[in-house]
Amino acid sequence: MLTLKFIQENKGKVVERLKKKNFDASGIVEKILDLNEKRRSLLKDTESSQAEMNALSKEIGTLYKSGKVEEANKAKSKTADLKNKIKELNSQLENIEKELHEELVLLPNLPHDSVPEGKTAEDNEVVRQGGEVPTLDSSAVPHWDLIKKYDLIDFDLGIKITGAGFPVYKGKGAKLQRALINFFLDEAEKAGFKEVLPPLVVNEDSGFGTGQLPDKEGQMYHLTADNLYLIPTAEVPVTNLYRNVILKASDFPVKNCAYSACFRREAGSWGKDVRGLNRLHQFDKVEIVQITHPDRSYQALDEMVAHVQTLVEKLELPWRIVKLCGGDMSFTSALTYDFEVFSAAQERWLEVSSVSNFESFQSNRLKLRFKEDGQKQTQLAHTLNGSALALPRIVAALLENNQTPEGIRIPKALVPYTRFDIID
RNA sequence: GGAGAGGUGGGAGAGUGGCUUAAUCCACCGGUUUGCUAAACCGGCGUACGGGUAACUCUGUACCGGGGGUUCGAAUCCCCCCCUCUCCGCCA
Repeated sequence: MLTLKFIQENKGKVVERLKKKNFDASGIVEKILDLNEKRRSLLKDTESSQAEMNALSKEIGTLYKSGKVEEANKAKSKTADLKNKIKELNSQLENIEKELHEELVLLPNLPHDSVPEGKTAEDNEVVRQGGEVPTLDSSAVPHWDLIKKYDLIDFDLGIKITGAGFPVYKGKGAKLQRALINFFLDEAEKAGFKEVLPPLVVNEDSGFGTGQLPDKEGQMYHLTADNLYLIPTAEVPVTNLYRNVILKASDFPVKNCAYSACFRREAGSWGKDVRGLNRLHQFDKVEIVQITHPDRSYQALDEMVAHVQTLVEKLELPWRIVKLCGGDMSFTSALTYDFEVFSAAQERWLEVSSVSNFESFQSNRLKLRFKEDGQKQTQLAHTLNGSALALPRIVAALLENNQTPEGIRIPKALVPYTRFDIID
């Protein structure tokens, strides 16, 4: 959520920059500014009436105390009209504020200056790539065949006990999950991210804080009996740890990592793109979250991207980093880098990580603020997060790229975690 | 699930209708004192949204878990909801 103050001071800039996200903000911005004018004038009236009432009440109190009952009663009679006026003004103010808030949450975050123009993923900009695409044996097959061949993951069993998109990992398939989770957590810790293990279920306030609610309600599993939501990513509980918090500048940077299962309804997708591990309702992911001083958030973003790069390099996967174009970016992000790894048997790039700077967009919803040392005034902090990494597509790429007639090779960096070097 | 207690500033904790501008203590910040530290003493101490100003100062309103009500006036009284704790039951 953009702040009112920012919109007021940067009206033209907001409209201009949001064009990059293919969002026409002109109408909403006008409406917001107009509503705010109304709000301010109403607020002024309300508050002065309230002040008058407070003074009157105090006077009545004093009169009663000194036994001047008649005068007190006289003063009392004056309060009735004022009281009604305040009630009326208050309800108008409440309506305006509600309307204003409804408009404010419709505005996406402004894309950073460096965000490329574009409408779809086609227009994303490849910024770096590395690793080598392996030349596979002619008998090479996609991962959904490999997991059957080696009995690593059972989709049918998942369908039986839950439904499509809830795989059951078995044997070395299950161990590979554990190995990857531990590998990612250890690496994150080495990079200075403190581990937390959050709840997998969050309340409505948390959903709002990171921007899943109200707009993406349909993408989360909702536990209606308790009005709680299954988390779509650890970003939600971890970032919300800092909801309604005022940090000191000296607390920066706050760096957390967390493993969690993630649950996504992903309604309405079928076909080849979602086959096998390409898209699931439940999957595992290690997330990194950072809270920084506004001056340092882009530096922090670069560091996080660099961290993710070391992961795909250690896994010896062919990778590339793309900077998302305006049209492909999320509602809340100011700048996003996606990591993709090449899946040799499917012959396509798979998105395995998304690293974003949200600047103060989430902080404003979260009321996550900080104070400079010795300053009274609070400012919004910047929040960032990234996957480091999401498992399923990494597993898909590992299986496909490392398949040999003898079995599937495990990359060296992972062997201490799996304690086997081949799946056969 | 049953029974009970409770929710007040960063923390502890007083406050049962108007000197509450929320006491007091602790923590924290500044000052005095001091060779340094500590102690002592003095002062300060939250958030949000407005008004005013060149700026600092100044000033208004709201906020005692949330919402509603009673009243000239509510942290305090009434209603609804949420949450926490304790004991019991069930249970990994």
